[in-house]
Amino acid sequence: MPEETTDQSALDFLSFMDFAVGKTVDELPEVDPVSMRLVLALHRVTSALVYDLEATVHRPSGWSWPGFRVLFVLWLAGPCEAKRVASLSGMSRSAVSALVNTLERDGLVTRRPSAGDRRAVDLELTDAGREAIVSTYTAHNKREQTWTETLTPSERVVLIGLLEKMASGTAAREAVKRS
Amino acid sequence: MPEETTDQSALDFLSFMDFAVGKTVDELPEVDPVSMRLVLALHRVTSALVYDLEATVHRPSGWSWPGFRVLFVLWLAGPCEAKRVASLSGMSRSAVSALVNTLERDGLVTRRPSAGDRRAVDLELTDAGREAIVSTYTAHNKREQTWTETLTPSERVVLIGLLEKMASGTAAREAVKRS
DNA sequence: GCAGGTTGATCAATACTTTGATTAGCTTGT
DNA sequence: ACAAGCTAATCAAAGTATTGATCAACCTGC
Repeated sequence: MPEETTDQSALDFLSFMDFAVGKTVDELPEVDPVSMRLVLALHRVTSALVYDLEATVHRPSGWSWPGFRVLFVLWLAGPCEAKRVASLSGMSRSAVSALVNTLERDGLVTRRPSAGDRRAVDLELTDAGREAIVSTYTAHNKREQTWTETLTPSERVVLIGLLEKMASGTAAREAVKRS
Repeated sequence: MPEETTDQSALDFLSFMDFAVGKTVDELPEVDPVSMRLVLALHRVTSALVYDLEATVHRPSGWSWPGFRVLFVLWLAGPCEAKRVASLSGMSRSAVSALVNTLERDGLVTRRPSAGDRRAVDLELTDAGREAIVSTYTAHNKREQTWTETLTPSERVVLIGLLEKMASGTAAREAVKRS
């Protein structure tokens, strides 16, 4: 078992990426290897990070990262309309609505018809929600620090700069917006 | 309508991040603002990118990015066991299994009991699958290029380098692995 | 004032992912 | 040779996400 398995996993993610880029440019000459590699790397790092944070921090606490994001926005912005939570968290209104079902059931958030607009719903953290945010975010960030420590302090700054540049670039601005 | 909406979305993602980092370090002194910002930026860019690619390339073709990843691995590696597809694509075996249900139904992939191991299943692209991959990936990469063009050529290289460094760093290696 | 259009939230259907359980087949140690 | 354990795939249940439809409320213009 060791022999064959080793051979195969040697052609693992990193090396597989080289292979993938090579073969793809061979067969599809229009493909740009740099952007292919950039997006692959971005996607891979982020999914590994998200998965790790969910698995080590959020699921053990009994919540999810998406739920946490909603709580986090409410913690930062104070009680506010669902609509606003969606736009600040970058989620769709439907997603927030579905998520709040769970959060409300778990007693972390309360839903109340808005004063001004009778269509709208105001969301507010409960005490349990506030507590959850504080303790969870501390653990969350501790884990983020572990990931970040791989880079030198100046590399971190450079990386943040490049990501924020991409985030405010043309493609991002013209990108289809979530409903 | 313009007035108020503009005010609110001015406190949009970018500016909200500044506000979030500020308020959080105030209230939770243990939190490291750099890693907070790094992970937020990473997550935000990647979700916007993934969402945009799904919305502009994959959904219009009638498929999803995850499904596409499975096809892509099969295209690159040739017919192989489901297990191998999972490890090369970074997905769990369950996820591949579920995904192949859809792909098989749509006639893009065939499932066949493996020759050597009667538990295992061999996956293989159909002609339709091969065609789908080629045309879809060309469009996919065209869109990737649009995103990448925000950065200068040397910035792209730096970014790839930093992401790959993070991907092979300590945290990534010790990260919980998908089952 | 009221009709027509827009917007906020929710629901319905579908898809993808996760964990945990199940089934079946391989493998190892005695 | 056979029991015990491991591994491959799948299933089941729950959660999160999407689009598109629905319904109610707001707002605008006639």
